[in-house]
Amino acid sequence: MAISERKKKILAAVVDEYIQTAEPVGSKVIAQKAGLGCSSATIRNELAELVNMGYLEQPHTSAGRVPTPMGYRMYVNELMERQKLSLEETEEINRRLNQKLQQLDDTISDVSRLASQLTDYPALAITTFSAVTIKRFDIIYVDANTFIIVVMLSNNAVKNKLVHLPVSVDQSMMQRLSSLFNSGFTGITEDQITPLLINSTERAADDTMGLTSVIAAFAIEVLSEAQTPTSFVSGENRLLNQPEFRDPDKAHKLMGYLSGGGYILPPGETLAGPNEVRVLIGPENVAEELKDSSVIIASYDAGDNTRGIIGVVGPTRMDYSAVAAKLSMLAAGLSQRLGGGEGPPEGMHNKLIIKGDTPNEQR
Amino acid sequence: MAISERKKKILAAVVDEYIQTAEPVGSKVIAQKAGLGCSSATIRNELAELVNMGYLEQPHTSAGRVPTPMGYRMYVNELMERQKLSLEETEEINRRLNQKLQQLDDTISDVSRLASQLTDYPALAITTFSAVTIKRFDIIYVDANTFIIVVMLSNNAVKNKLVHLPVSVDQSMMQRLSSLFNSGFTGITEDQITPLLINSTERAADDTMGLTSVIAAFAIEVLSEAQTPTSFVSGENRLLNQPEFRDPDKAHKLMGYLSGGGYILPPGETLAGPNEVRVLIGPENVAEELKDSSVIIASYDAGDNTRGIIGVVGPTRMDYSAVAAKLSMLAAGLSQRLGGGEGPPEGMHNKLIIKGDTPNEQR
DNA sequence: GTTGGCACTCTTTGCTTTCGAGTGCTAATA
DNA sequence: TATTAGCACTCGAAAGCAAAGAGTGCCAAC
Repeated sequence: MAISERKKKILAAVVDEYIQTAEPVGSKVIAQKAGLGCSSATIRNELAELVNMGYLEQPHTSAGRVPTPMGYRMYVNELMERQKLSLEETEEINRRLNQKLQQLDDTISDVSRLASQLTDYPALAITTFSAVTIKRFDIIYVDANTFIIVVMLSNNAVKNKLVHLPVSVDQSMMQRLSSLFNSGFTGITEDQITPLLINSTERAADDTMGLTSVIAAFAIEVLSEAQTPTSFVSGENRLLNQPEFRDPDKAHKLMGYLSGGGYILPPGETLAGPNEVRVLIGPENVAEELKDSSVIIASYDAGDNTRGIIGVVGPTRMDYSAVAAKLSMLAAGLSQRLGGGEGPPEGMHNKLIIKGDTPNEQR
Repeated sequence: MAISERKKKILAAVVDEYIQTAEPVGSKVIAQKAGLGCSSATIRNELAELVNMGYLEQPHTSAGRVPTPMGYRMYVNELMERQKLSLEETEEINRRLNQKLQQLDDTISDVSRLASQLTDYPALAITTFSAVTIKRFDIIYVDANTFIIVVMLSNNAVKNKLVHLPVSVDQSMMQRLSSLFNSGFTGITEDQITPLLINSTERAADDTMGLTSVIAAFAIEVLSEAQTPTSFVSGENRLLNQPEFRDPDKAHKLMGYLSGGGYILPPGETLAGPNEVRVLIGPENVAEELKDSSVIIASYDAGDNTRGIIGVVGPTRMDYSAVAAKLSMLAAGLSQRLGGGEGPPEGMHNKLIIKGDTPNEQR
């Protein structure tokens, strides 16, 4: 059954109102606010049909209407106004992005904190890398018992480690090791660092003290760490702002899931591209703990196989429009600054694409 | 008025019981559990006196007794059993400390997470440094437009930064700068890096491209960052485990305070030394938000002016004994591993010192 | 100093009543 | 045929009330 124009307007009005008040909305309020010149009785008839169609539901017989996940989905896909950020908001985001953005690593926690502050919902940031290799290997000789390993990765992150030795090593050995590692261990992935490779390097360096394996272990550690998706959640406490989480058990369950690093995206799936915002409403989420929450995700591209996701979690009654706009802006800003070079984020909110989940996807 | 032995036993029993059940405890329960052979009527008389003395209070006339902050203080100072950790717990802590401890920096978040997991309360970790200087300065030439600055600090932390330049620089210039910085910028504190020093270095290096100031800026940034106390809170959500925080508003307020990085210790005060655990009960806390919570803090010494604090926040009805033992263990383990070298943590729990706050200290 | 006994207090719990918002339905109207 | 006014009905939330129970305080006896 097709949905009439008027029904759409009414549905939009219900969702808008409910997002604000968190109370079931009645026919009277809509008759006043929605501005279509008809009485509450007419609205009641329409509402009844919207319930039949599955877009709305009633908590109990004599209460107002509340959107179903399907109702929200319709709202997000077709009904809601694509919100444009005010100039101040745009500037605020840019200003804060500029403040602290050197290397991605330092940033992930900042990004999630920022997202949470901007939206006033709990937020999380995830980075994924693939096929990271070592670009450069340096060993800095500090004194006979101490040296610093500095490794530059293909994604331009630089890692270092200070090593103290119980024995003394002379400087020439260090140099030998440095150049051997620079030739043998660069441009390869983690699983290409075999015991065989380590052994031959050890022999070539004439290393009888096991230095080679220490350094190789660091190389492996750095690579594997760089490839492990890291995620960071902040602002869990903002969940308690929402009336639907006034029940401590509910809040606790979700917060536990979030800070335990539970996954958000259907495993294996990625976002299509930057500048796309994805909305997962209630039961569309795969994780049981998220079944009556909504998640809004945007992704950014930091170049060189490095992808990141920023997301926000809240009740299904979320301010989809505002949050989507902000996240999109933020993601675009990150893409731009972290080397993806996706064009200036100013125009962003005009081409905001919001993509829904295909409902009932199997996990 | 001196407090009799029997009163002490009764008080201890009340606190113990209340810590477990979170319910006001009545005379009957104590008569049974405390094991002093007298009837509930006798207990009642004693309880009435303990209320008069200020150690206990009644929520209302016909309810059991609940400890006052003063009662908890007495309990913590004199009454409670110094809990020894089981062998498994000791091993668990050591195991997890060994897992991931390279540099302090990576660790602070891990430490707080660990503390939270061990105690099942929200935990925070703070590090403070003082008078950090640069020990060593290296510049690694990557290509004509790229170099890596590596700085080793007096507290043995190593920091690096990747710099991309719009112009080309030859390798000899880099070497010149590296040795100039190594002689001029080491061993001095942040405020000794003056424009004068930067200027003279710039001239000495024959640097017309402003490289000197880029590098100097990094030096300043690193030093100031290393000296800024950093703190990290985890497990806020565990607050919701506690029945006293079932009121979402209360929980929200405290969680907001914690994740906002609110201060815990009276400003300016430090802990006397490692191996000391400090307990701040309810109103003994300076921050308004903590006035009806308790905080347990232990400090560790990472050598070279680097101090750290790990703390746990909970309701005044906290398991002081267990938490104190665990934190003490954890702090000792950290001290030992991070270079303070305070002796093996095995014996730790025997010499556990718990120090109270001097009540009514002015801020 | 200790104890059993008992009246008293005050919360908790469950039940009933009342109130009101919002509905669904019907009959009248444009 | 679509809209509207009117009205009875439903059901939850709030308020009021009585009974139950836990625990106390006090007194008189030991």
